[in-house]
Amino acid sequence: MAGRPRKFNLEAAYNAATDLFWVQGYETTSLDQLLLMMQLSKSSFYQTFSSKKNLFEQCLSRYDEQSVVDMQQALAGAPSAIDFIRTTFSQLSAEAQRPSGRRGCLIMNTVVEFAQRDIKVARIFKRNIKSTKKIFTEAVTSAQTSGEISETLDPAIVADFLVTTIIGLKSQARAGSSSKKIADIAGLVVASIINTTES
Amino acid sequence: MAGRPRKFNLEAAYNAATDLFWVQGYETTSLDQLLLMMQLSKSSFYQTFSSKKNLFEQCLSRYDEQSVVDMQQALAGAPSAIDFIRTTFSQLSAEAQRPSGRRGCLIMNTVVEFAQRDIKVARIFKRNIKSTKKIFTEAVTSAQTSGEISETLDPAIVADFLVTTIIGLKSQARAGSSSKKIADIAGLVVASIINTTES
DNA sequence: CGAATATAGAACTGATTAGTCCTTAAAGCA
DNA sequence: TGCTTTAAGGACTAATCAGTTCTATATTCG
Repeated sequence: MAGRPRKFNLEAAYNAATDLFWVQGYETTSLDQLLLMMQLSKSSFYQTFSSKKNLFEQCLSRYDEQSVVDMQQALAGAPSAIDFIRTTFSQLSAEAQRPSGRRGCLIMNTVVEFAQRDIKVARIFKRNIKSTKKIFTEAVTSAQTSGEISETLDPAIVADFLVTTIIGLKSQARAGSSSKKIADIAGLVVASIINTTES
Repeated sequence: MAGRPRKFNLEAAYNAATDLFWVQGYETTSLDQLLLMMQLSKSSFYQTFSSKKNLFEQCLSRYDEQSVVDMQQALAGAPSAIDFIRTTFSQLSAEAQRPSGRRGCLIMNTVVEFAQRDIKVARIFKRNIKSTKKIFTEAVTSAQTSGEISETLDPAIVADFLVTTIIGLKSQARAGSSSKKIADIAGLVVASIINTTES
């Protein structure tokens, strides 16, 4: 059955590729750059990943799954639901502080790059937004039960609102806004859902 | 002195190019596509615009200036400052309704595409964010004077917050979120700055 | 008329792109 | 020892890219 085992680390290769795509986008990243960062020969690359496009879709899918798992764990491990929300937002400004963190969100970046042109990409995006929203809906509902968020608010809409501002904040972080500014905005967002009632 | 006058419409050519860049991004838009949409020969193109990159920067700059003028006029012509804010947000969902409106914001799309790679692009972006924020700061201050927004809020932070959510909403509109969803979020955003006081 | 500028079109360069193909060597297992 | 798979590397293709150069024609003003 088995032949010579794979010499390079598949996981590491995926991570290197994801990093490149994340920083540069899909179109801008050339095959040569990928081979260099992934430490692969062209032959191994095509044997393993078939094509640049295919590799990209796999990277995107892996990123999506990982980000959802991360959020689920963060919510499960948080002292309270509102604490999870607060932490998520304060992490946004922490990320903006280190220059390496200025890459926004791979999913959102990709959506902007591909817009309506790519069905698979659109599907991954919608799945990610749905998962993210679901987690925040849970968090909001939980925070309403414990009285930290007003029960007159629709959890689904609040979750949408939070996801929206996260997207906006990540875009600004990528573009170079200061982490203080992002922290200020994040603070206002969290404060606004604690005290507000629907009109 | 003078020779043969320009036959094609410069304004129309710029608009056609901007439209293409807006929908497709810079890298994805080829010179051939530009020539086709701008109805120009290659000779005329290079004589008038020097290069693809140069044309793009001009399109971006023109878009920036136009969007600022549009907002200024909207604020000046609005019945009240809070009305301007409300209208701005409700327009976001109206744009998401027509498929042609699913293009987000040219400036933000470009920032995501070029990230930290291009100084000129970064400069135009920061100018645009600054102008936009200034207008919203004015609007918030004015709304505070007339009592529609609490005076305990820092107008600068509220303006940042509004700009952030606009970015987030435009990204979602581009990605294909329903206009109802966008309208819901927009409503919550406006409601949150009317009733909230800082913690 | 003549200087100046704009038009279209075609031919072309040089670089880069993703992707294929083939050869040779290495490493696993039966 | 065979069989299978992986790997490295180089040669190659076919397409596309932005940009240049040239010729020929058109149009304006002085």
